[in-house]
Amino acid sequence: MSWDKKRAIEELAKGKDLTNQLRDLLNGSNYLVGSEDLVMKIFNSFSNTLSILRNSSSGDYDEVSQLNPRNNNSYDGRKDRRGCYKRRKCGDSWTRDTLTLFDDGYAWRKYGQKTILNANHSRNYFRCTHKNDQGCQATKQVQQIEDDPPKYRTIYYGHHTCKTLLKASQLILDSTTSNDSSILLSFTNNTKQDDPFFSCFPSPVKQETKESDLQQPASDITCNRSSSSSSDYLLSSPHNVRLISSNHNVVC
DNA sequence: CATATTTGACCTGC
DNA sequence: GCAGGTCAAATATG
Repeated sequence: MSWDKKRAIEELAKGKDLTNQLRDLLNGSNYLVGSEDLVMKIFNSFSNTLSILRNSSSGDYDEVSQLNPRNNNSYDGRKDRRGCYKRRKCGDSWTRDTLTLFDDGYAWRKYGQKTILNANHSRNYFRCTHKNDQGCQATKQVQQIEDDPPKYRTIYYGHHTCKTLLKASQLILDSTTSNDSSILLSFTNNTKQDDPFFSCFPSPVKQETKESDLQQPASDITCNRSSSSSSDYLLSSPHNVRLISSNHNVVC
């Protein structure tokens, strides 16, 4: 990486950090409606730029497997998957606990489901629909962690590098209920990496209110069936969203 | 028919 | 060896 680039990244990181501070400042008081929106946008801008710069100079954690997931010769079905994927050992992750399933505006595709030890409900694995066509690395895991009341935990991994935003529209935060601050976005400092939280959501996250679409198969979290432009989860209201931690994984 | 989901097998890290 | 993350064939859906 060139010196100039390094400097640029440092400066951007500083800007992002300052935005964080500003956000904390605003969060502590009854700030003007819309100010957080602005902060989010600024933060998002910093994060994305940082992400672009960093990715352009060094490969992502599993770029190899992404670019050539089957670089081994005779690939025929299930034989010899060795090295075909890299298990995510580190990197950015953000956890959100919600009381309802919600739509974060991106197109997710389910690729797995596992029963987890000592957990009542199985965990669902989603990747970005545009993983193949745009190489988007974002994934998420969704699991129901409580029964009564139902509580869902969504863990996001990686950045959305895809450009296809399905449901960009108004912001959740752009609410008339300004006293409702139940959306808690916690940007605990993570100075080593940029925090692509906002990259996980299209800057405006859509607020959906279609309870009927929340059809949940008796026992589990399952996304509603919808085609390519689908939303996996719909949030009945923004009230229940809570980002409980950021970057809880160890950063390598 | 194209795309999404299901689900058992496979793989990796601990 | 086990738990959990991912793959991909089979299947479902629109």
